[in-house]
Amino acid sequence: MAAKTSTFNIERFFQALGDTTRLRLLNLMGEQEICVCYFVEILEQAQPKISRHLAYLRRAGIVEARRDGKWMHYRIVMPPNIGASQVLRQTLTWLKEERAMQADRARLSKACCSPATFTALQGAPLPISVCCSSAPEAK
Amino acid sequence: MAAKTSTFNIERFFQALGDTTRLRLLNLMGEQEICVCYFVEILEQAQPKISRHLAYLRRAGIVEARRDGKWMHYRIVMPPNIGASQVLRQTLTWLKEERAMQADRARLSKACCSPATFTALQGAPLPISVCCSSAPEAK
DNA sequence: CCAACACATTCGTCAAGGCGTATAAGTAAG
DNA sequence: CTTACTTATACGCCTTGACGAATGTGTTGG
Repeated sequence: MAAKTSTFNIERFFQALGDTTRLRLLNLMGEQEICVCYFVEILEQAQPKISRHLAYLRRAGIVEARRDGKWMHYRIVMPPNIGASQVLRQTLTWLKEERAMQADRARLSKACCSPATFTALQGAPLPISVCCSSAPEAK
Repeated sequence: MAAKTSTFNIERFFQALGDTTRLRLLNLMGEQEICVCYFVEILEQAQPKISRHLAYLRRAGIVEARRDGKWMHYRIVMPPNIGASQVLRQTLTWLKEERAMQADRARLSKACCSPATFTALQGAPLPISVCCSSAPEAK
């Protein structure tokens, strides 16, 4: 009875990956936890649109959310299914190779380093564990 | 200019994987070329349904077809995009671990070994390079 | 308690796609 | 050329989901 891989919804898993906006979100999350306001700024998409896609990813069991005061932080969680987690990891590696995805990540780094350029991000909590310098464990 | 990974439609790729029937088809193909009539028998689904899903996979660039008289054979082709081909390979490996997919493959083997049990497959061309014995290169 | 802020959800609209049924298209045989 | 056979496509119906716009919910600060 090791590895209960039966109940996992494979269909839903791949459907969750079948949208560019969601792939961009996953690419930005990578191995860190990011605040919603960053997604809105970096992807330059309407906030409800971002929220809906994050909700979709959450229903598919690919991301989880954590509330921090007014802010919500999202992070990738590896699915309980072994095969799914491997495919997801491979997909994230793939995304890092894609031009457009690299551009998104570059914009994110820039936003973290010099938030002055992104007026909407004043006072917003930094992503955790990426970014140039600041505090690595500023909790 | 090595590896033109830009033009590949990632969205479409994952959408193609986001359907159980298509995953079952891919699982049955594995590394061999299979006739449509086998899909219909093994999956016990209506023939137009099978054809539509195969057409979808073809549009996504995941499978290719070859005509052989009255019969059409389908096989998996690795996408030109490196990342996509790796994810696809990983996915196929994953499917082999799944119960339901194993059952499909078992049914396929059975149909190849004793076609008498599948009356609809009398005279149908065997898959190429799988199956118990018969002729490995019966071209 | 109220206003401001960050985010989530709802609503109406529209396009994509899944299904069964019927029909068309391609091929081999008589 | 007609028929039978295998596969593909067209049609109508229905569900899912993507979007913008508006509204709701949860939290902080006054």
